[in-house]
Amino acid sequence: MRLSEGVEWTVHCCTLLAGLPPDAALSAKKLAEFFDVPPDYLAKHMQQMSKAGIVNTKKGPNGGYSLAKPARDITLLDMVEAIDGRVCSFKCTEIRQRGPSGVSPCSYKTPCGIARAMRKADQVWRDELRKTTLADLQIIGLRETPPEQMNKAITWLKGLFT
Amino acid sequence: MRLSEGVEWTVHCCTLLAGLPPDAALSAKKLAEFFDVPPDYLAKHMQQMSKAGIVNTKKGPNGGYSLAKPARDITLLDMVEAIDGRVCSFKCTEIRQRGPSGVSPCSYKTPCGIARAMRKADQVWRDELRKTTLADLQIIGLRETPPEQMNKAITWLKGLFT
DNA sequence: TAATAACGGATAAAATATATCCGTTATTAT
DNA sequence: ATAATAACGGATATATTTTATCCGTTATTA
Ligand code: SF4
Ligand code: SF4
Repeated sequence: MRLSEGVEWTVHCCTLLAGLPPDAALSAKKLAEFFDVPPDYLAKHMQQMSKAGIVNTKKGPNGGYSLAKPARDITLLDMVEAIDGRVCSFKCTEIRQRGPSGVSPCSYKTPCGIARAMRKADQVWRDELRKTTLADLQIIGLRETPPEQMNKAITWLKGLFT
Repeated sequence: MRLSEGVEWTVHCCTLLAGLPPDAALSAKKLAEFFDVPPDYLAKHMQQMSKAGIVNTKKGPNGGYSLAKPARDITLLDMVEAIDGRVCSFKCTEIRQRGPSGVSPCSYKTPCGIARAMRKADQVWRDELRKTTLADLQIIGLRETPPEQMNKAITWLKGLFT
């Protein structure tokens, strides 16, 4: 019951992209360098973000990833689901149909109470994640990032776009 | 991001135990037979339920598992946490401390906005699971289980306690 | 006293998550 | 034009976690 590491990586990448000047893009390689994570693996994750319509991509020199829409239109749920999918965390294997009391599958028209409660909980989890947007995270980041780190990051970014 | 199968198994086991006559117990072997799951593995899970204080155990012939408290005092969350633990599904690896913009760890006193939003979502998920009790599941089961299956189950159980 | 059953520890097997590699295509700076 | 860059997809490889089994011990009871 754990979200993949890729979620943390890509959400961080998006907050970084959100702070970039318009038209600027960052390659998977550069993003990986910034966060010190495996470049090839991060690239795979960013491709999922691309398929989910969260980021745009541009091939060739000076290409890379940029946000596909305004930060306030990208929710935390969007990013989580792009990496970890949309299936409910509870997987029902229909064990009620097995064993000495099992009856024919067609007797079960609806998921049982257990599955329903689990799905409801999954739903409120997703609803909560939908409440936070990338813009929110960006604002929190701007407010809470230590000045020293902010300077370092700006310096590093400037070195790229010159 | 998936709950272990053990959750489905043990919740089902608890609903079965909830329907048993007082003082009756069912062994892991019998429970496994009823649900057609691997006996040894289910036994491991039931031991976790025991450690969590959800079921009582009795050794020796006619021993086995029984509920440790009234069904209405056992929540779905209790059972989920007994098997899958209490740690938040989002694991923060503190990548903000790494890479060219990283600064000393002591600069970060609080978890960032991403981690906070994730934990909040995890919290509402658990809160929702806490709303459903084993008694609720039992009632739903009694109402929705096909009569044919109910009869089979009762017959099977009767065969054990004679 | 023999059978039963929980318990804990040690593996073993299977499945999934993490990570790397490579060839292809598109793009751009030179 | 050409060389370098970068996303993309597919094919692995490696590590970790989940699932499953096995065994010796202790407690209980018929
Ligand atoms: S009874 Fe509910 S949880 Fe159990 S197998 Fe059926 S749908 Fe799944
Ligand atoms: S910034 Fe937040 S999510 Fe990222 S590593 Fe730090 S606490 Fe974790």
